Amino acid sequence: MMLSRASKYAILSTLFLAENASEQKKISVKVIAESIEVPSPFLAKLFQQLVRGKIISSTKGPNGGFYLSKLNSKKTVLDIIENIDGLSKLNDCFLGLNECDSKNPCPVHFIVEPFKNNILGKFRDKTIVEFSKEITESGRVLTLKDISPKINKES
Amino acid sequence: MMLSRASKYAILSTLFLAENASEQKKISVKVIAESIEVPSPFLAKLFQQLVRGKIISSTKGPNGGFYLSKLNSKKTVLDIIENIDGLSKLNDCFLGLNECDSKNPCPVHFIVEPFKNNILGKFRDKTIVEFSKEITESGRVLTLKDISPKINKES
DNA sequence: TCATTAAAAGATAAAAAGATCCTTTAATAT
DNA sequence: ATATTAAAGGATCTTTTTATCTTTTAATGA
Repeated sequence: MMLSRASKYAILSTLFLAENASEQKKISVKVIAESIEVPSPFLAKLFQQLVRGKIISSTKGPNGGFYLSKLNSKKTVLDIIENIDGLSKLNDCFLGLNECDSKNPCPVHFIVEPFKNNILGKFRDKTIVEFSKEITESGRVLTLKDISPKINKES
Repeated sequence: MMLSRASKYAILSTLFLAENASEQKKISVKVIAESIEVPSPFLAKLFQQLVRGKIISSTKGPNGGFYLSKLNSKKTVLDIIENIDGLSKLNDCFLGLNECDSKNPCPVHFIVEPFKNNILGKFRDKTIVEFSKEITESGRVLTLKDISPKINKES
């Protein structure tokens, strides 16, 4: 029922690509990593995998980098999650029971289920580009700043 | 927005205690671990911590073991989660954004928020004993069987 | 064609989570 | 009192996740 950091990075970076890159204006890992503050070698690995999964595109060399092709932009956030984490993480029982369904529900099954359907629906039905539009329109900034090992804020 | 395996074990085991143990009939880690199929030395550690957190009780020696005192049984599932994982895991943004709230929402904020409130409410307002009653009444079996490293099922 | 650039690939390292083991402490039943 | 039992405490080990580093491959512009 939850995402790895890897998936989160992947989602945010791909949304960032949707907003800022194009076949004419590819973006390098370095730039993306700095923009949304994600560890760049780690992101590079994730992007390799997303490319293999045909969720994003890349070219090497000067002016190379990552972008979304026409085909890519039809992919959904769920495709990203599936590619990085697999779907089980989203589908597994919240309490970890191995067989939890409406016939044999865990104590929180009927709370979790509607939410799961709701969020899965959103991830499955909205393309990455549609998602990204929503963000641009609402003026949302995609950055992680200190998601990671909680840095001391007093300085 | 999700629980560690440790928290899940802790919740299930404590619910198991509520159902099956009493001050007169304490239960050992070994028995619990076997009953709900959780690694017993790991559970032992978790229980140490829950005892320190005054969420469950224990006595050593013959006929010793774990149980819920009057006071313990008023604790909630949220207390368990807080004790093991801390609350941040439940409260953090689903996409990992560091500052995500209704004023500055992530793309899934308004889907996740109602769910979070709902499930947090349930975890906070229902005591462990109330929770456990619900389970007994619905005939639910609390066991994890193969939550763990996905064992090959063809044999 | 050749230097440059940026991704791909692969190997490795560090941190966190999960799990185990061994020794010590305390309760109790005999 | 003492042997026994079961938790507490502490050290250690394994696996998974996260992160980094180095070398290779491919694209491009000069």
